[in-house]
Amino acid sequence: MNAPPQTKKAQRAASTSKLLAAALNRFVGDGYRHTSVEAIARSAGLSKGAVYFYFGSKSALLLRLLDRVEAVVVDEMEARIAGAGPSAADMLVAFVHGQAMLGVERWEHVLLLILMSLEFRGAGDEIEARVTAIYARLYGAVEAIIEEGKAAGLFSADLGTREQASVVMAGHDGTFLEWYRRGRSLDGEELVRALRTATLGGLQAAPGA
Amino acid sequence: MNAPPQTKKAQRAASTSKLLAAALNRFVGDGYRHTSVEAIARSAGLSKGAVYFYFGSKSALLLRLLDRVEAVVVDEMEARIAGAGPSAADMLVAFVHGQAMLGVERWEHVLLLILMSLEFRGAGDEIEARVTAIYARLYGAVEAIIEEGKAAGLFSADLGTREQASVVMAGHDGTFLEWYRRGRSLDGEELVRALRTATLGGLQAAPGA
DNA sequence: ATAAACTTACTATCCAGTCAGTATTATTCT
DNA sequence: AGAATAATACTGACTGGATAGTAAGTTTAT
Repeated sequence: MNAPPQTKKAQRAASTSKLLAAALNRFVGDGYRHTSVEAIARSAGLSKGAVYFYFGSKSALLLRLLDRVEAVVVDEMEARIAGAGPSAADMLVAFVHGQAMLGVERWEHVLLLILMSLEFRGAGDEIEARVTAIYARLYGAVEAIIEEGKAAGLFSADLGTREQASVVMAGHDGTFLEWYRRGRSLDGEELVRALRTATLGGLQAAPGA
Repeated sequence: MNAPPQTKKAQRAASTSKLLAAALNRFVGDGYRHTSVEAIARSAGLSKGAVYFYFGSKSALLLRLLDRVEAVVVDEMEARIAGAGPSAADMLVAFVHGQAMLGVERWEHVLLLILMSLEFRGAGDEIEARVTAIYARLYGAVEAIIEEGKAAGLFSADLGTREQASVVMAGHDGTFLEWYRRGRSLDGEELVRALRTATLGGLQAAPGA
């Protein structure tokens, strides 16, 4: 099919990225435990030994993927929030809209994080710790926005910040999972609008409609 | 420890319910595929053969659990909605509040449904079909409420009913998953209030606060 | 000549499901 | 009532298939 790259260096880069892409694809498709190393290697046009040559173990391969996920999901989110307007509402809109669009555009990365958080819940291993650390950064950002919004009188202070943050995060993770569970058949843009409306203003029509 | 029941009939009932309880506990704790039949049997104080004697297969055991889940999650929901006030908003409140309280009180059943919907997504087997059928009933109820609310001018008609229903359902599933992911450390009652507020009115404080 | 980038065959482990056998309860026969 | 027979409720050892990881050998670039 495609001729292999000439240099060792280029081949290394090409093979690792093909393996990472195949692993991401398979992990989000079938889950971590239900995906065999052999299947990943074959998807990448290589053999099982190549995975162990480059990554050492199946779990190390997943950890490498989680590094990318953190960069895609968290780093970009913090940048978006930092670049958003001064009020907490602006920042929340930036967060909600940004995360939602990210879910539509880079859905494999977002889905991997969610699925692995469930698959490794309670595992007590390095992967669970890694996933937990990524979520902690996400929660930290959301809770900071909510606290600021409460201080400014924009958000209701009747409820705990942790609970509110959970509901905001849950709206995203849940909507995203539903979108995927239903075969990504729902209109992504419209789903983002519905989610933003729900998070910020609920389902009710504007008074006077 | 506990003396075995005298009659065969009583023993049968006791053993099946112990196995079902152990399986529910293990499936929500470790997932279906990662739970061995041996582990379920030992949790119930029996041996692996007992599972095959009573249920025939591991998947049949799960299907039996899903029957209970449908009864707990869907049947009770439809009853709650039928008993709620006449307006769509009343029905939506009944749904939101009822599902949330159900998640707090019978969380193992609710969690099993969500986890299995993810674990068997795309499996193309009987279990996936069963889970899909249960979700279809849930969605049918929510979409009916939203349609009625739109017809009455209560809910925004700018967005697709399917997308709105997805966001409502996602709010529940997602909040519930977050609650569990965080070790059920969040205040259940408060989480329910936060979710209801988000679903119906969003995070924003009442105008004039 | 040497090191990198693999492949293939092998090992060890886990686990769903089977099956032959055992102990206990229920039913039938005398 | 008591013995014989049958059915129920299991146990535990085994089989076969899947799969993570290993290691020795082969090809290709440096």
